[in-house]
Amino acid sequence: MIDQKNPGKEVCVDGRSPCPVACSLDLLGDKWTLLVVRDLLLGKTTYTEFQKSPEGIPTNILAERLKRLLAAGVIEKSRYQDRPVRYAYHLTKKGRDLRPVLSAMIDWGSRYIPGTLTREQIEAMAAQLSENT
Amino acid sequence: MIDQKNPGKEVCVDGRSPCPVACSLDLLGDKWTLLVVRDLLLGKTTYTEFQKSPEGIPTNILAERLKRLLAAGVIEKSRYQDRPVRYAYHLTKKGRDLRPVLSAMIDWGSRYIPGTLTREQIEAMAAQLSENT
DNA sequence: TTATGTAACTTGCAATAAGCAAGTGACTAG
DNA sequence: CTAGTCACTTGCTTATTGCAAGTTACATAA
Repeated sequence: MIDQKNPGKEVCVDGRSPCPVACSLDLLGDKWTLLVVRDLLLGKTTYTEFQKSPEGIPTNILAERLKRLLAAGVIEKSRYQDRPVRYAYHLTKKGRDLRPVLSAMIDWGSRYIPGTLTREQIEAMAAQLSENT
Repeated sequence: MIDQKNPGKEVCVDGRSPCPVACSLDLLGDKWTLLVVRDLLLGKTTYTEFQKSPEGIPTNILAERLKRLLAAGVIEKSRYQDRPVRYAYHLTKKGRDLRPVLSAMIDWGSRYIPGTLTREQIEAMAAQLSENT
């Protein structure tokens, strides 16, 4: 995603500005993308697991977001089984490094939006998910 | 934005789930909202200043986002001058507490999106903006 | 005093994206 | 050979974006 032809004036391709926030939002700025990243950080790996999350992401949108994250190098896809074919998605380093963003959102949301789970409750759920592996 | 009628089952109104990330994204999950917050953190206060930002937010979208942030208690609006009428927007504590989210995005974006400004360059710009006050 | 300009929006409309339901293809288990 | 699961794709309706132009209130310059 680099402007290879303009080494002097490198701006992220399709970037609205040289602002890292604006360019991050070009990839992550919607209601679903960061929820997929959240699920991956919680240890979920398959298409069906993402679909089962309580927010109920529409299947066509999930497919499109996975493609975008793949193209951006945030996740990688592997066939972990043939017959029947099964795929697993995992975060790359670039993807794992989004954890501070999600973390800050958890802190803010749990503090200011009543009825949302706290970091502690979420970490307990994450621990439970890891158990079932 | 609290479900006042269901004290036992408080979930953020219109929240897709009790997840603080999901509910935060209901408010902030688009390409523009966090850019307005960014501008406010940089010290910008007026409608016209937001419009002048390099990303070029469409004016109808700016107006709608300001209304939403106002309704959510993230910002407040004040008439700082009559004849001619002029308005200033400022972050509330709830809004200022979004700084860690933006901060994490700056770190991630400047690291992984080539051509974007670093935190240091942005802080230099912010200092320059404060000067002109 | 008409003319131009600025701030803060609003309105109308075409284009893009989201959301829903249903369908597909590969394979498996009964 | 029927039903079921996984990982998607397709079609279509509705909602949101983005662009241009218009509006209201005032202010300044000619």
